[in-house]
Amino acid sequence: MTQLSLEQKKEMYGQNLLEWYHHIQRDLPWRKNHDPYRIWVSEIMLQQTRVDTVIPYFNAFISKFPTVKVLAEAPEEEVLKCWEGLGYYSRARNLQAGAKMVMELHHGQMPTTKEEVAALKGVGPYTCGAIMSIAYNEPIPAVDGNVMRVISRFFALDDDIAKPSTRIKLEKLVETMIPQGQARYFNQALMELGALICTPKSPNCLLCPVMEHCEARLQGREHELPIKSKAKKARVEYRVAAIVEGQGEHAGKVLVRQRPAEGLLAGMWELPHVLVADEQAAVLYESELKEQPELGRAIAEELHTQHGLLVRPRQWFCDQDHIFSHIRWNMRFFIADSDPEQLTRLEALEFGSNESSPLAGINADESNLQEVAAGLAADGLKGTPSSAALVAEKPMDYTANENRQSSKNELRFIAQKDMDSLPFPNLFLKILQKYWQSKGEA
DNA sequence: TAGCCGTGGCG
DNA sequence: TCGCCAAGGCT
Repeated sequence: MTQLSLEQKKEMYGQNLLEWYHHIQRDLPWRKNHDPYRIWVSEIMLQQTRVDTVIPYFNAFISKFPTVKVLAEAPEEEVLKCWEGLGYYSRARNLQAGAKMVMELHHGQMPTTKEEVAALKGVGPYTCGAIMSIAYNEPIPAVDGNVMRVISRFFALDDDIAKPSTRIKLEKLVETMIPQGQARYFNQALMELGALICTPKSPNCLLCPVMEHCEARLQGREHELPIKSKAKKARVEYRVAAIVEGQGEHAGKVLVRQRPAEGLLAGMWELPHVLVADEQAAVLYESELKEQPELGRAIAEELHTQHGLLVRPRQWFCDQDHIFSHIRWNMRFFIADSDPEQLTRLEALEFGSNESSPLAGINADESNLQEVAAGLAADGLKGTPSSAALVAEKPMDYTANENRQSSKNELRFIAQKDMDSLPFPNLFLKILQKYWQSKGEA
């Protein structure tokens, strides 16, 4: 067993890794050429996202937005639509903001210096290094999760790779490892090694091009490195949503709304829903009875106070869990009837009596949900919503969305075909597909 | 620094 | 079912 110096190890590492990479590298759409725009788009899409997932999105995106200019001038909703289902939607918004920066600051030509690239919206240390090295072959490290794992194992480093300071340290180390003139392939090879061989769970050391001098393997620690502190568990939220069916001119359509321009799922469309206080939700959700009147009342009240709409929850539709990185949504969906007159709370007050309200005269024998609707109408007349205690969330400012065309269209009745143009997060995509399918069968 | 920000696959 | 993980960045 030969002992190599640190410099000899680095030298050997580069040679073996590059030879291996040229032999096994995958044929990926963004490796067709070194067009910096394509590299940029691919690197943004690949953030926290698997290669197999990205491939079809990348091809569709490049077809629709083949140049920086086309992307910069596109409506944001079209960009989000192309990102639908990929997640982390601020990436798409930042990418387009970056494209606009390229148009304004660089005459539509992709910047070529490290500082200019790093200044683009949504481009951090990793993505900057990836673009500079892959597109321009500049010797700048691109340290992602793969590289941190691969390098931590090779040198048997005990640093916690969840800490930002560790990434800085590894960047300095990797920078000294880049073979002369080979930055483009070396950086990609490091990531390829992490993706194909030096995997998190069960590294395939026998196929590794640098196994002879990998300290983790020599010490039998390849399964315990790298060190990574655990992520916090996602908090649980119980939510009630409504599929409000339109009537009259909106017959056959469903009520959707656009989320605010900031925060979770920014700018995306959704079915209206509201957070339910934990204590109550625990009891109500565990009941055998799906159609809990209190839950129907909660979403009806939300639509009333938030959007001035009166709706009548009619029946339970389905329950659906959805897990984000940091939140778990336990959702219950109700089908609801919309009021044909689009009666507002204010107008309800002006009617002055139950008899003149479209929600009056409901046959209380039909279901307890209709009692809810009747109760809501009565609340409207009294001006004291009795289900307010259920709703555990401050109203979101849906009027603050800069993408809206007017102050009144945060809500919209849409037909199934309208979903082709509006971006929805996967959760609501699934529910709406299930809903349209149920209508088709009925 | 730590929390926010999606989604799907896998053991 | 559960936890971890995947070519991170922003605040």
